[in-house]
Amino acid sequence: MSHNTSEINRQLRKSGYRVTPQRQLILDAVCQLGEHVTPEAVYDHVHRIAPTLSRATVYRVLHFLTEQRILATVYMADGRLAYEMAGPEPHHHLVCRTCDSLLELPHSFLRSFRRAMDSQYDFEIDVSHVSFFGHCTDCRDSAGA
Amino acid sequence: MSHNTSEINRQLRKSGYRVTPQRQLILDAVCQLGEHVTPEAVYDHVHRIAPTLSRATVYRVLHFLTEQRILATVYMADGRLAYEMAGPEPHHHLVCRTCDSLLELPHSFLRSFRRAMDSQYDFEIDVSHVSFFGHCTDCRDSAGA
DNA sequence: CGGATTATTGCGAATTTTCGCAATAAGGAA
DNA sequence: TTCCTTATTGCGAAAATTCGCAATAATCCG
Repeated sequence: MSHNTSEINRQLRKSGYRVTPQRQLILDAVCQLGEHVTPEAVYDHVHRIAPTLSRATVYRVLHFLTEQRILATVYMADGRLAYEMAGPEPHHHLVCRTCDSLLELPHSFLRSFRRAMDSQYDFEIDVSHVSFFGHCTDCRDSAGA
Repeated sequence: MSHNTSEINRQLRKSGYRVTPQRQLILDAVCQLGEHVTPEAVYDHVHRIAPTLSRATVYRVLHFLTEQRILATVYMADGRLAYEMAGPEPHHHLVCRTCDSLLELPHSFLRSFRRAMDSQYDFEIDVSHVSFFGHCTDCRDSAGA
């Protein structure tokens, strides 16, 4: 997944935020590192390039970019947060509590469900990302339980 | 929400686990404290009664009781974990990202959705608790955005 | 380009959560 | 009841995450 830097930068400036080298580095890092990127992985990555970039900044920027809908959060099976690029078409995860695997769930699958919740409960689910926890085929069969 | 102590104790012993005063205290605390109880709140509560009971134990027992399906986890809007009793009929939460409010979603609402996911993706969602993040009526109207 | 405004960073300290390991005590069996 | 086994706890240290505040530097404006 790559990202359109100048488009994002424009969007940020328009909202009164600033484009800093730290933010760009961190965004690039998430971009390169792929699907479910932990704050620590981001820190390791950017710290090589910019040794003074602090952990606090990594956490803050990750939050910030999520608020701006540039990144999306993913809950891992252990309850920790990870991040990834928020694509234009959102996708969702099925997180296996046993083996920690992530399955992708297309957004289309959620659509009718979301609409029903909206009309019945007047609550608008955040489409950017939803995680469901449970057990995948393999773990369901083997572990028994 | 109250709990049937002797029933729970029997279940734990049958599985080879032990019933300790710490576990009972912590379970009672969650029970009394209500709907979305944070580890720190539990610690404050039990620490008055048992001053040597450590934070580590609180966290461990909370995890443990969740694995045993005696408690269920709830994700708060800020991403932190909270806990509550896992009733026989599970219920779910709509978490507003703006005002942090929790709405209850009855399990029945999830049933068909769950069945569809099971048959199409061979993935069994954990029924004990699901959280959806988004925006409630009030915040949707006011905050605009 | 130069200066003013103020969003953002870096640092170190505070919190929150986890870990490792020796000491303790639950539960089962004799 | 007493002993054994080993699940669990408590402690202190390590990670992980957040906070406060002074120093820095992006952006805007002239």
